[in-house]
Amino acid sequence: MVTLAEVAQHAGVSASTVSYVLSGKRSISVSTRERVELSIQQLGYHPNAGARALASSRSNIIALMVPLRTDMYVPVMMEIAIAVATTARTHGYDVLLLTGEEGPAAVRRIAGSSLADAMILMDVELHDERLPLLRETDRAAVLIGLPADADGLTCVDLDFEATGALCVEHLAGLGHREVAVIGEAAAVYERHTGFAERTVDGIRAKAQEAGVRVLHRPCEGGYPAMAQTLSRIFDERPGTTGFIVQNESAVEPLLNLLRQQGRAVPEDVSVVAICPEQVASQASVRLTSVAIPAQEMGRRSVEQVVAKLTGRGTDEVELLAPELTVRESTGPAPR
Amino acid sequence: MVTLAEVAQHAGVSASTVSYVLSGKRSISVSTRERVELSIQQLGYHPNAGARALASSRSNIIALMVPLRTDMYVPVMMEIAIAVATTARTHGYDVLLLTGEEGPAAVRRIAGSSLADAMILMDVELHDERLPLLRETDRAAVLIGLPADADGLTCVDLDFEATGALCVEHLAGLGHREVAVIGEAAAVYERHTGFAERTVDGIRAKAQEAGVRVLHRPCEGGYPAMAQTLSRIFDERPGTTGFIVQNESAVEPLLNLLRQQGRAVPEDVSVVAICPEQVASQASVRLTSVAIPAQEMGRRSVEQVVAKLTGRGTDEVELLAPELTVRESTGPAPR
DNA sequence: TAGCCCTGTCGAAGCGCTTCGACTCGCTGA
DNA sequence: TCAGCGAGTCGAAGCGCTTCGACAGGGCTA
Repeated sequence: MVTLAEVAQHAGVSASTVSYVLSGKRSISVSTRERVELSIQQLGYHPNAGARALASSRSNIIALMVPLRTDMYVPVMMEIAIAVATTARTHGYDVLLLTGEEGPAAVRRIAGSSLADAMILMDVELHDERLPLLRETDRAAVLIGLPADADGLTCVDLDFEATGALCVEHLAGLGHREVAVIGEAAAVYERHTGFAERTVDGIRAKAQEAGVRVLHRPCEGGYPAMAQTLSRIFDERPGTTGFIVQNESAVEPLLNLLRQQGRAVPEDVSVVAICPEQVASQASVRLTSVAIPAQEMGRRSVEQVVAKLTGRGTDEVELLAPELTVRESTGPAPR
Repeated sequence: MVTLAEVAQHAGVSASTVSYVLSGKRSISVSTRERVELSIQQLGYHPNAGARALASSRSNIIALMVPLRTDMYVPVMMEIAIAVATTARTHGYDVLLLTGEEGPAAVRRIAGSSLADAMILMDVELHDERLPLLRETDRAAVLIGLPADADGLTCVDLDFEATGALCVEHLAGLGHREVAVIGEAAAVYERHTGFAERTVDGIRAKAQEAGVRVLHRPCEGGYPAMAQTLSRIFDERPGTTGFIVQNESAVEPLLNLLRQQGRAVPEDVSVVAICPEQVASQASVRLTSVAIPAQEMGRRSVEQVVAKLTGRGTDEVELLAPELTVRESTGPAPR
């Protein structure tokens, strides 16, 4: 491995000069800079990450805690993770992938060992165990998601309350008066995952305002679960004409089951989905939907974290405004 | 931050003794060990990762290069990534997430900076640009996937040739003589991604042996693409009674379209899928399938890499044997 | 022309850890 | 009885980098 000292010798300057060329923290004459850069090129020098971290006490690594549960909402998670990784690179950071398995201990470990300069947490619960630790530590952190108490924390998320409201507004505007909400798996609500509960809150609030009756049912993905959930819904509320679905893996089963039951979309029932753009546009009926801006969330969270690390950051909650795209799964309520 | 020296002082021993307690590389008396461990506890000591990496020239980090393309078989990737991360932790390693964006340069950067002790590469192409660099470097590496020339490399993958063969064997055994293969998106073949091509090879070889006619068509996921692909297939081969699908996002569209055309599964046509277990069992028809053992692949790749790092490793190709699970989407060919 | 500041460079002191002798015991075996 | 050994501990020398203070020289201002 080539070292700084070797580069310095090759270029005929001192080690500190090479360091300053690299960091730009002191002015260097053009001729010296060029000579050093040439030596770096020729020798194929790469600064040693460990030494750099030790000397500067900054590792240029951002830790990303993803949920362990592979059952849940996986494509969105992956999209966020990749957006985080690529955005981080453009700011000179690498990303350390932590799974939820370690739990809150991971926060302690990473902060204690100075392995990462900052952390981004996904899958935030309303009363997340990791938050107290996060507040204690001096490490920069950003949540993707919104806990019950966001005080002193920086959060990035889709505005799920507004999302829920938007869906209801759209259906109400089309004359629907009985709406069913197909939610995430029950476990998601049991963990009090922020986004799921907030969506339902937004739906209920707007429904009350608009005079719409709402029935909310959690649902595991897949056919069997969806079939059961659907038949219960129609038992309880035969007059249901609108659906809001917030579970990717329930979307296609729902559409198929409605079809099998002879209910036409959107003539008999309307469906609004809260899901990634791709799912909505590639479903068997092109879905009216509110997109989950996974990439944007990943990108913004990194930008927030980098701002904090460079001292420009503030603690604030950034909620991305939802956008509803009308496609072919919603129409006027039947008479 | 608490340092080794502080722990040493607190416990009344020298720094090196604390270090040996931590690493276990020299024998330590029970009483000293306990005293040191107590101090570590009380002070909440965590070794500084950078200092450790610098002194020992091992970072205890494994780099994982995932493909950038978010469009492509994403859930499998995520599952592998999570399996890699959790398995790595059980061996004392953390995982650095690299996207394909940087390309081969990432290999150079990581190796040069000693940021990671080893690398795991996903989404391997038959003639992958990263391989020459990998062979040059002394870093341990494992591929998830199989390039054309695996000489001197360690690879872990599902045996996709055997997978293809297994699918054909199953259909042939049921009397099917005209089989269509719905493949991955054309771009996947253009990049000469190992697994996609190997599957087709395996299919063709076994088909020839079994006297089965095969028509292979790449297919983007989603309804529009699948509809077009399907109509072309029946135009060209009206007698097609068997399908092999290797594209998660084509599965559900295919089933729906067949249904719409009045072709019953499995009475009129049989469908075998190559996809994650979950997709197969939750589809609208429970699918006969060969599972993609994502977790297993992630786990094995880490174990291989750890073996290499501890000197027990060998260069070898480990192909996981495919298993076909018969469910409700395949049956005897119609007369 | 003296004094000052600015630019560009260097030397040296760490950062916190690992690891290699080296040293001290108390034992064992000849 | 004493060399020799293993167990247990310590001190010191780095690992490769960043960064601080110092300093030389040139161009200003006064």
